[in-house]
Amino acid sequence: MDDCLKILKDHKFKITPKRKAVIELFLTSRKCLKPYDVYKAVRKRLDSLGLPTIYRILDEFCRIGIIKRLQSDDGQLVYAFCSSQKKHSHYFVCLNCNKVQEVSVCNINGISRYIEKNLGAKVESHQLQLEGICSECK
Amino acid sequence: MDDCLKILKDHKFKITPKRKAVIELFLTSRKCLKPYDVYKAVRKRLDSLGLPTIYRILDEFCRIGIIKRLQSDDGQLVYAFCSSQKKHSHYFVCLNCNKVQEVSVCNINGISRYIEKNLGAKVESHQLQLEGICSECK
DNA sequence: TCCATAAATAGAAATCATTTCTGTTTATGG
DNA sequence: CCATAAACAGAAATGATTTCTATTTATGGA
Repeated sequence: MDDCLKILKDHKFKITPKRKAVIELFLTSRKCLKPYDVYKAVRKRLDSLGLPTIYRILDEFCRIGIIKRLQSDDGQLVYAFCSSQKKHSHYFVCLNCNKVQEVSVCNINGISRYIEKNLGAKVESHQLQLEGICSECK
Repeated sequence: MDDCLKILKDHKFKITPKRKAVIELFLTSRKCLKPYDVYKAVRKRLDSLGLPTIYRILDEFCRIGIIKRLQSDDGQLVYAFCSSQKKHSHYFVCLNCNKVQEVSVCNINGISRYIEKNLGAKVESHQLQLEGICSECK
């Protein structure tokens, strides 16, 4: 949590109850959440809350790297806590409980080299999303 | 093109001018396209066309594997021609021209094994999206 | 601690992507 | 050709996301 607050401060964002509540939610749930999911969960703990606020906070958090926007099947925006850098992310999403776990190991370099060699392209970033069933859901 | 028409027939879909035009577009452009992009492009060549038709066709084509829904930064639906199977896809997207190229090489097995061993999870599918600048745009 | 100020917010309203619905048209097998 | 189910256009509805405006609040400095 403190790490996240530090990121906020570093980017001159104010520490507000809404922002703290959103961080708290992501830290404790560790799941892929849609904006409305976040809204519902956070609204329970606060007296007033607007959905646009959630959209704005999620967008800000994405920009400064507190959370990450992930691929969703249905095209809706989906976010998850993610400590890794922007240019290089691997995460495992449980198809059952929606929990997201980051994967630190990376052997993408081989693929990047392959692409740079065979397609003649320059690889700037990559995102690997693995899906399956997590240990708890098995 | 014939491959795609065969897929349509195999799935009992009718070969209509709209569907052919959409296939044609994806085959020739090879780019990530949003539904409205497809609509604009296809409308030029046909006398009448409704946007819902495009949405339906894109959805059908996705289901039968002619195209694939890719990750877009802004959460909008984005599609590209993709011959690979559903469970296993790697593509390189040019950040400049938006062209999509499939990458056949795969060394994800190592990561999958890592996940299955360390997270105790079962990996069902994965999607690797690499981004950068393609040879033509360099 | 208090104050000034810019940032953050709620709530209403607008926008825009996507889907649904209905009546008409069309591809296709017989 | 014809019958039929599938495909379609166009209008309308839906629902996610964004914009706008007036109000509230966090924060750095007195």
